[in-house]
Amino acid sequence: MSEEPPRRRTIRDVAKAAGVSISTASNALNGIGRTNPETREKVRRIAEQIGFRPNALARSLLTKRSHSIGIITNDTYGRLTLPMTAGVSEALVDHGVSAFLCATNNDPRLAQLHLEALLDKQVDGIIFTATRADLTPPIDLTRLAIPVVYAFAIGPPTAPTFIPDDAQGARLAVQHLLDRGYRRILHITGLEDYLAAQLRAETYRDLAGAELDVLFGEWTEEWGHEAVRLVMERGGDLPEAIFCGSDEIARGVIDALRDRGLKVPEDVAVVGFDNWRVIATQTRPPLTTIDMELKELGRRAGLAMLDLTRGLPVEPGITRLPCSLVVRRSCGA
Amino acid sequence: MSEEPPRRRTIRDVAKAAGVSISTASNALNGIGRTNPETREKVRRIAEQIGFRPNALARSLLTKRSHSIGIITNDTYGRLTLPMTAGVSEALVDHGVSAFLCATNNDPRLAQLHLEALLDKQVDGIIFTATRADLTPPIDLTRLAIPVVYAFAIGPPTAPTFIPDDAQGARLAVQHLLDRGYRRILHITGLEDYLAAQLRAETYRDLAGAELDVLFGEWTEEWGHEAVRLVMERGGDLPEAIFCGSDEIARGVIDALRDRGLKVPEDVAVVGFDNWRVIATQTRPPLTTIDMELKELGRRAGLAMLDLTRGLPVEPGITRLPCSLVVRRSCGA
DNA sequence: TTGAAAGCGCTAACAT
DNA sequence: ATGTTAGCGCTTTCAA
Repeated sequence: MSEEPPRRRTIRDVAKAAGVSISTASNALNGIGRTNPETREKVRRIAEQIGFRPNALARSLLTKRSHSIGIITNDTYGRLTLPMTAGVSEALVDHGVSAFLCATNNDPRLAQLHLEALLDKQVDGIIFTATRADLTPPIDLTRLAIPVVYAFAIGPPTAPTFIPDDAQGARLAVQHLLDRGYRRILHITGLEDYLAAQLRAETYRDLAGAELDVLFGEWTEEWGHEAVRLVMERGGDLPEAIFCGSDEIARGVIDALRDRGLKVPEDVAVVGFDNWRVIATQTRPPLTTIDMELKELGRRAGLAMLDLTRGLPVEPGITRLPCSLVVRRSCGA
Repeated sequence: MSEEPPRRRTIRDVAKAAGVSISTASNALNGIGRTNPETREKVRRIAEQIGFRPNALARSLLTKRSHSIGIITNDTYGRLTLPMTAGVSEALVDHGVSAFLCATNNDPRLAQLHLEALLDKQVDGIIFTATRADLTPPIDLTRLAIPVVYAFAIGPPTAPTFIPDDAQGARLAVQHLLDRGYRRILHITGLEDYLAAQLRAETYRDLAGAELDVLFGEWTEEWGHEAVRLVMERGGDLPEAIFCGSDEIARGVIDALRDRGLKVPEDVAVVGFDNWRVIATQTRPPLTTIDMELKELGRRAGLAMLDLTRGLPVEPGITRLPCSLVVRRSCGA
């Protein structure tokens, strides 16, 4: 019983079967140079028949383009990274480009290891992605010979960077509330040192009235509960609506309101931020919220990468991509 | 201003700088064959100095090993895939192996496209991953010339397959309840046609008593609410504890119990399944639950892949990996 | 229009 | 112990 290794077909096999030279076969297959239409068809037909698929490694060695890129992420959870990665792939797969995914767990050693593996494999570029936009990468990506694109992470001014438009997202939320006649709007959000929290809060103040409260806290349900408690305790008029900095906070807020016998949206309307399905669809009532369109963000980053690897010009600097409003029952449905 | 392309150093550069032949340089660098310790050190030092990194593509072309694998997933959400992928990478990165991540969105066309790109790039193997163990891949992976490993998905009997041990996980949960003296235990779970639901339910019946109820429904919070309503309506003794088939269901159950003035765990203890952080840590009280150890599962799949690509024997068939119990306040903390 | 030949960067016989 | 040589599978001059 000898194991017969099912050797892959090479261009040599095609050439021989077609009775032409290797270079002619190559020309025919790639539609490059002058080739007799008949031989071209013949070569292609035979290639198809014997199931020839070019060895991308060999090709890359010569063309200096590996048709692969690396995605480096510090997200261990997946909620942000996977939709984005799916978007990146979506943009690339039709061009035969594949993406290595490297989870660094924010460990510099691991990140370095991954980076080296990527560079050795001659990736055409790297997309860096984080769970928080204003966070420094665990490794220095600024001196690479290949293009680097940042997605949901802020890079150097020279690098194309794609981030959700937090201000526009907040505007969408607040405007939605205003449009429905809500006036006394409260903003309960996460940690003040998050750039995203600041941007959303600023927009909120601009739109809803500068004198209004912003309650900074944690990005948790618990903080949502706590914040409602604080508001109730200090007395005075209840807010008509609450714009929450995240769906988790919104969930806490909604639960806390219900605990106190307040109805959403009849007594207080609530809007969240993230459209994290497992939360937003399961609050009672389901949550009206802002979607950051992560997949589209990934797609845009992928397209930028594609252009860069082709030497096309790509606008450097930050591009903020629009969020969308998802209306459910907690406000306006 | 001429752009000087910063050409990467090749082994040729190293050889020249060290005054040896290319093959000696290669030997020295790879520590293969007989090499004079001195020249070896010299070559290595020089390689280090000029920042030489071998071109993995060239090497792969020769050795037929690309040191890259493909992960094909139908998960668009990331909750399962990302931890698993991180585990896979963790197992592989120290061996210089990187993983292409392909999100198929369950679209056969997309899956096929990705598969072709992977094969063209000569991946050493493929790991298939799904959001549900008993689901058929959107493409045929059984006739490939490279090894295929299934993780959180069931493959053909000939392929190594890694799945969480649902029965053991359920046993962990139920035993935890029994150990604490709870006797009338109810099982509220998801769709009956999920293999995982069946296995968990079976174990539950074996341990907690065959006459006991299993309420099959959806994998949602809503079903948790609904199930509690059903139980209350039909009257009779309340269960002392509820083992839920998922954290989402558990969350619904806990909320429904609280709505009815029942305290968890004082009146009814609750245990979930998944350890999905965003849910389990945020229920009130936080949820005692079963963790499927997805990262470890990925690591095991990665290690199996590693062995396979080295021609080492790997046990085919299903390997069920142990779950762990995470104790929080909803039971036993 | 086609083919011969060189070579991408590296490894691995084989000779020395 | 080291160097020479022959490729891996492909693209790309350059000659025919």
